[in-house]
Order: sequence, then structure tokens, then C-alpha cells
Amino acid sequence: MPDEDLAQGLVLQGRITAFVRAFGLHQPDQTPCGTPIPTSEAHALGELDRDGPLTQSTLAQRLRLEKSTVSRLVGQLIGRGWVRRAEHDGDARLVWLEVTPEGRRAAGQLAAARAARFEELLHNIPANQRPVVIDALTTLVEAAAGSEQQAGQSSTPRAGTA
Amino acid sequence: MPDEDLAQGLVLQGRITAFVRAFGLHQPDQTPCGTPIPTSEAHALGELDRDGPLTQSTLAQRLRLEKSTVSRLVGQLIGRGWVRRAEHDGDARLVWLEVTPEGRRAAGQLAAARAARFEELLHNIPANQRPVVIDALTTLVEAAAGSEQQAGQSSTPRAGTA
DNA sequence: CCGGCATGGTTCGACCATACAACTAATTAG
DNA sequence: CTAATTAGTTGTATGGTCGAACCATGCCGG
Repeated sequence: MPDEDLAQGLVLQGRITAFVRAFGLHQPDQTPCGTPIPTSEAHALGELDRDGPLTQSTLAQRLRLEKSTVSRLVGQLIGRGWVRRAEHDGDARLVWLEVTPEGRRAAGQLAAARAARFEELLHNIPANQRPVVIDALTTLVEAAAGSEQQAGQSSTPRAGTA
Repeated sequence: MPDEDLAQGLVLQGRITAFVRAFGLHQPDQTPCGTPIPTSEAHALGELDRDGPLTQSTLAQRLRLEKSTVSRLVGQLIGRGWVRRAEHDGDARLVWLEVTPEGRRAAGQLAAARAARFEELLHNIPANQRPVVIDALTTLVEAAAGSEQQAGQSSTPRAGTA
């Protein structure tokens, strides 16, 4: 019944919209840590810190950004002294992105702030509902990945930064 | 046990982040309708279309944007022929923003496109899970609303996906 | 071994999103 | 009537993103 689907779709829309609003996603910066750092840099740093050295194109895939965007982003991270470019043995085209000790420290602070935020959210969910909510989100992620055109790989990418 | 909470919080974080990425809430343009229109314009038009004529500052409040931003935004909408500025009886400082018939048509298309997007997402959720997911989102919205005070104040912008 | 094509990155130009500050014009308060 | 307030505009700055043009480098097939 298309009509029912439509109605349910609208409810879904309303819920997701409401969540985005209430949780303040979409905030241009937000990053609640000592030094206000741009969101995109936080994402990139988090990814690099979590999953060892990556090449730029790998990072671009992870973040779903264009390589040009990532190039610039990495430049900014390097400017902060958080990331370093190193040569990749065997293929001179590739660039290894390594997080510096400074960067590791910054990433730790960011991760802690982020974790605190989500833990607060978690605490506002009744304990017995928490597994249900998490399961539902997993389903939702899969659905979103599936509806994302044909190229869709990646069922449930592990993530880090928000 | 705080350790368990932390772990669960991290899972929650991962899921939400993954969803934001997978559903493309980060991509600023998106808007999958006939003519690709900027998200912010879509939001503004939707607001005006829904809640009759408004003044610019009212619109700014609704969208939680600066008046300067809204001024430019309205300029763009006028450029598309979707909105018209009219005088406000009694106070020459105010500007009434009225949606033109063209604009009303465009708003309808946008709403339809948005609905289609969410309906597609819905279809990628197994039918028997749909109510569960919707319930979980409701819980999540409540939790987010509850944790909203204290977290980054200042502005909670409108939702994504135009 | 060399020319052609693929691949990873950089730079450039173009938009969009948004904020804050400075300014004008109209209103309201003292 | 002057001073403060309010609505809007314009200028400047930062950030996020893309696509196209371009430069290396690496890989193949003759």
C-alpha cells in the first residue's frame, strides 16, 4: 500500500529531522573541546588516529570526500602540526599520512569530548531501551547504505568522529 | 558500571556517525529534485510556504540564522522568482516575505522529493522492523532533547536533507 | 624499451553556508 | 527633540565542498 508507506515515510522523515535538530548535528563547527577546531579536521584526524597511517585517497574514501578536498584538509592538519606526510615505500605517488604525537594528543581530547557527549545522550535513554535503539540504528545505517545508489559497498562502516 | 556505559556510548556514537555519513547529511547540496537547489534555500522556502508571510527577522529566528545570512538567502529566493518582498503596513522597516505561486509550486516539488527520499530509506528497512526503528528514533529524539541544555548552545539549526 | 593509459595528488576557480561588524533607515522611549 | 532600539543591507572573513586542469609516477602491451 503506497499510501501507508508514504505516511510511514513522513513519520520517519519527521523523526530524523527532529533528531538532527535536537542533537545539533549540522552545526558548522561545534567541536566542544578546548580549542575550537573545524569539524572536518576533527573527522579527518579521528580517522587517521584510529586507523593508523592511511594514504590520502583512502582517507578520502573513508570520509566520502573528493581528493582535492582532502588534500586541502590534510594541509590544514599539517599546519597544526598534527599530521605529517611521509613517503610510501614502493610507490612514490602515494603519501602516507601519519599522526604526530601532538596530533595523537589532540585526537585524544577530541575523542574524550565526543564520548562524553554521546554518553550523556545514552544516559538519557532508558537503560532497557538502549540495546533496542542501537539495533535500530544499525538497521537504519544499513538501509541508508543500501539506498545510496548502486555503488553501495560498506555495510556498516565503523566510525569515529561525529 | 561506567565502563559498560562508555562502551555502549561508543557504539551509539559509531552508529549515529555512520548514519550521518551514509545518509549524506554532510553533503551540503544533495537536494535530489528536478533543479538542484541549495539546502538553505529549500529550508527557507519551506518555512515561508508553510507559515504564511513572515518578516525576515522572524524567518531568521525560525531558521536560527543571522539576519545578514537571511537577507542574502531571501535575495536568492527572489532571484528564482519564488518569493516577493512586500511592504508591511504600519512599519516601514519590516519586509513581508510572500511566496509567489511559482514558489508554492517549487515548495511542493521539494516536499515531494524529500518524501520520496525518506520513503526509499523506509523501503530499505525490513517491513517488520519499521515500527521498531521509528520507535527507537522517537526515544532517541527525546534523549537528545533532554541532553540539549548544556551542550553547545547558541543555535540549533534546521534539519538536513532538503 | 617506449608510448599510452591509469592512479594519486595538487592547484585553481566556483559555489554554498554562515557569522560578525559597520552602516542606513525607521521607530520608539525619555 | 534626541537617544536608544530594531530591521535590513553590505562588506569581509572563514569554512566546506566540488570538478577540471595539471603533474608525477607506475603499469602494460607491443
